Amino acid sequence: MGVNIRDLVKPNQISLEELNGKVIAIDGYNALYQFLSIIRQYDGTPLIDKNNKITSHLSGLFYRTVNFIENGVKPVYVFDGKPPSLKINTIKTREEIRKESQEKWSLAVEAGDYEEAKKFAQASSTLTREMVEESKKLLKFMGVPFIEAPSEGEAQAAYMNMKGDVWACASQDWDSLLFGAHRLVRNLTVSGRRKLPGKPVYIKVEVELVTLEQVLKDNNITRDQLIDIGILVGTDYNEGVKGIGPKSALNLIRKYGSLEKVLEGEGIKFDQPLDEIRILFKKPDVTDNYTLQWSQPNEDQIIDLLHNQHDFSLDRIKAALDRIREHGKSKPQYRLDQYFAKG
DNA sequence: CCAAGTTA
DNA sequence: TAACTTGGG
Repeated sequence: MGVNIRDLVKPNQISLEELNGKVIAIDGYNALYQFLSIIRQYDGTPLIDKNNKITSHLSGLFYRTVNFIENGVKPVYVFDGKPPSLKINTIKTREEIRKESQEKWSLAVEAGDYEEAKKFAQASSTLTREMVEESKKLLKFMGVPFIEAPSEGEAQAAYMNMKGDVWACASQDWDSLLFGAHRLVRNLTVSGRRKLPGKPVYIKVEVELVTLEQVLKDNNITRDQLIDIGILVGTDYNEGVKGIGPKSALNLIRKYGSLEKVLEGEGIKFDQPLDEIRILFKKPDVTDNYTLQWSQPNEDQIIDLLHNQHDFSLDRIKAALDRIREHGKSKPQYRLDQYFAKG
């Protein structure tokens, strides 16, 4: 998934409250995929309605977005358009992994190994066009803006960040930084708890903020060089050089200055369209044709979609909608009460 | 993942 | 009231 430059980044912990009033561009596909993959039962089965339609993505999207609004965060979801042709290999590989995982999931359930089952169920997650469409419908009903990117959603989000239309981009992938996003927010959740991959162990996960400026400064590199490091390690558009991870990629780029010189100096064969890959990060296909506007949710439409069509509990939906309605009134009051209570 | 109930 | 468990659809 994306480019692995985790080792080059020192994230700063922030609280959800620090994002109060901020516009955050959320990688819609990334978020929905996360919900679909994680919101599952003990044996890996996702949440489903009475028509056997998967609803995990709607559950995650609804409750999390309510929490954002309640906390004064202004989300805008950015969805992928047509993927660049260089991405087809990545897409095919992902599809194969999904298919294999689906079989392994069934086998694990038969064997009664639910831990394995859940693991493979998550890896088998497929976000359908229908799921994306009904997610957009829900956002529309909630009065939350979303944008359909011409190509990569992360590129569009980064572009909006560069323009200053959004304060930060939110995604679990690092690609945003290569696309030029100034700020990347990771682990943008409320509960602050996450399962460790593989093991049924929960750890505290804080919201993290990474700035491009800090990454470049800490590693003493330019954005062009960061992109070159990404290409060395591997991106969605190219295979990385075998045996080179983020640390050695950084050292090589710092030693030689650019990717061409690294390849020449180290005698590495790299038969992929280098400049074409770079352009996908530097000059991606994006649009200025969007407007950001947040409006009051249409409660009847939300109830019809989630309750009537997908069996969500009416009480839970109403409780969530109450929290949206009360946001701005009760929230500051609550904080004052807390303050005075402490004296 | 999040909400809500239960527990220490 | 924070920590933990379970159900959600």
